[in-house]
Amino acid sequence: MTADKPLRADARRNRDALIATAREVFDAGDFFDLRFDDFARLAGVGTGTLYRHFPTREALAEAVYHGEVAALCDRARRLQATLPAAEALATFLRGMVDHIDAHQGLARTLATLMAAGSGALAEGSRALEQAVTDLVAAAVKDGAVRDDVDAGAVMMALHGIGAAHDRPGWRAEADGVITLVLDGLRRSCSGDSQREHEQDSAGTALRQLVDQPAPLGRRHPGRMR
Amino acid sequence: MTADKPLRADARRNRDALIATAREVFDAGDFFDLRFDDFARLAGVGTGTLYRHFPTREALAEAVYHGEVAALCDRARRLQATLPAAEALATFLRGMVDHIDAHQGLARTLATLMAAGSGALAEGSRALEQAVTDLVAAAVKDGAVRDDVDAGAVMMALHGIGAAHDRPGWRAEADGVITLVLDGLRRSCSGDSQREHEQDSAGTALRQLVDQPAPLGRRHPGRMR
DNA sequence: TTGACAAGTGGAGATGACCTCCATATTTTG
DNA sequence: CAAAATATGGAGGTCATCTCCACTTGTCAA
Repeated sequence: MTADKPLRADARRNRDALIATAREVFDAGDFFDLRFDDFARLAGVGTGTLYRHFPTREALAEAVYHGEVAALCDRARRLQATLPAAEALATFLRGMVDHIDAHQGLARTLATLMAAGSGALAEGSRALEQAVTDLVAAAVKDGAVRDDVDAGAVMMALHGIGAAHDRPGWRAEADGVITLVLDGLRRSCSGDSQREHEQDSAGTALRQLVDQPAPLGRRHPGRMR
Repeated sequence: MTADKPLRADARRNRDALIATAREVFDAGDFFDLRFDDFARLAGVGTGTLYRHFPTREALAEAVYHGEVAALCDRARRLQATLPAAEALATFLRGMVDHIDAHQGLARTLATLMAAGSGALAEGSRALEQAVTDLVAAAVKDGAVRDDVDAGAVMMALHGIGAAHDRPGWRAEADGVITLVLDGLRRSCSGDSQREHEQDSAGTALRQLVDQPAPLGRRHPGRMR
């Protein structure tokens, strides 16, 4: 998939500089407030170079996200190898809150891009999701955790934690979410468990608002505000 | 707070048209893809009028969101008046998933703006949050729900559900989150409950990444992508 | 009704961010 | 070293955003 092409020395250097700068801007939380041209200058490269390496903001975010995810997955694997399944899961989730707390800007940036429906990040998330799925699966196998709730639900909860980072009592609430999830996952206490749910099937279809059929190909060179 | 100023008839009509159009675009999920000028034309008003009524995209979103929240709060109150506390809470949360499901575009748009840190929406959310807080508080009073987790945690989980609407198995996972939250909230089965959390001072992955404090003057008349 | 003032309108145009293009520079290869 | 391959960067075109003001529309007292 990631067909590594031998990048020229100079190119590699510039690329790395861009990613490094991106990481800084991410963590500072200014990712969306910074003009892209200025971003290039900040990294010490020309505009053209920036656009050649990363044609879009998302592409740049993806590159940063990739490293981030790799570290987290490593951590998950280490935990899974050294702790009982249920404990590994709990420790990982608690640690996620710590991590997000320590990288607020990055979390918010990623959450924004995710919510906006960026496909590029979805691929990056897959690895993280797999790690969580593995942790949950192991705990299920141990019998410590129910098997009728998908691991994706845990991902969703994490997503909510990362997205709501500007709430006043964030830390306490984030810990609360993890507590609820962990307690909710415990096998023993399932009362009515999952309720069967018939689809409302509410007709969405409020399409066809604009006369012109979306001048495709063209993007949106500017954004309001 | 909302000092109602007597709006002229014409102005009110235009304003309503704008909000109505906004709601349609929201639900279609095209809110960010539509040029603002075109949006004005779509609503049948001039650009100036649009900007006078809603100086920013967020302001427009806020107006739509307001009506949405009002309806949801009404629902919460009705449930609370007719059902036992615990059941009211459960029904409301399940219903929220239905609602989000039926208004995907709106949910995604709001989630995007929220994650981006829009302050305008935060105010609108307050009402919704109050409703959830009330539902939880009533359930706690009944003894059906634990009292050591803040209602804000439930809001966070809901936020995660709304923000992740493009996931393949969204519906099942959303229901899963609610199930976990509800089961996690049950008083009976608290094992170790909330774990005291001492900060991992060993400094695992807390790198200091930012050397310089963002030297550039910011400003965002346009946006990339 | 009518006149006069207040309130609101809308769209032309300035602004400036995004992105492309290509003459030039750098690295690699033969 | 020469030539080919690869990469650079920044000047400038394009187009969405937002302002501004001459004009229209609504309101109200007489």
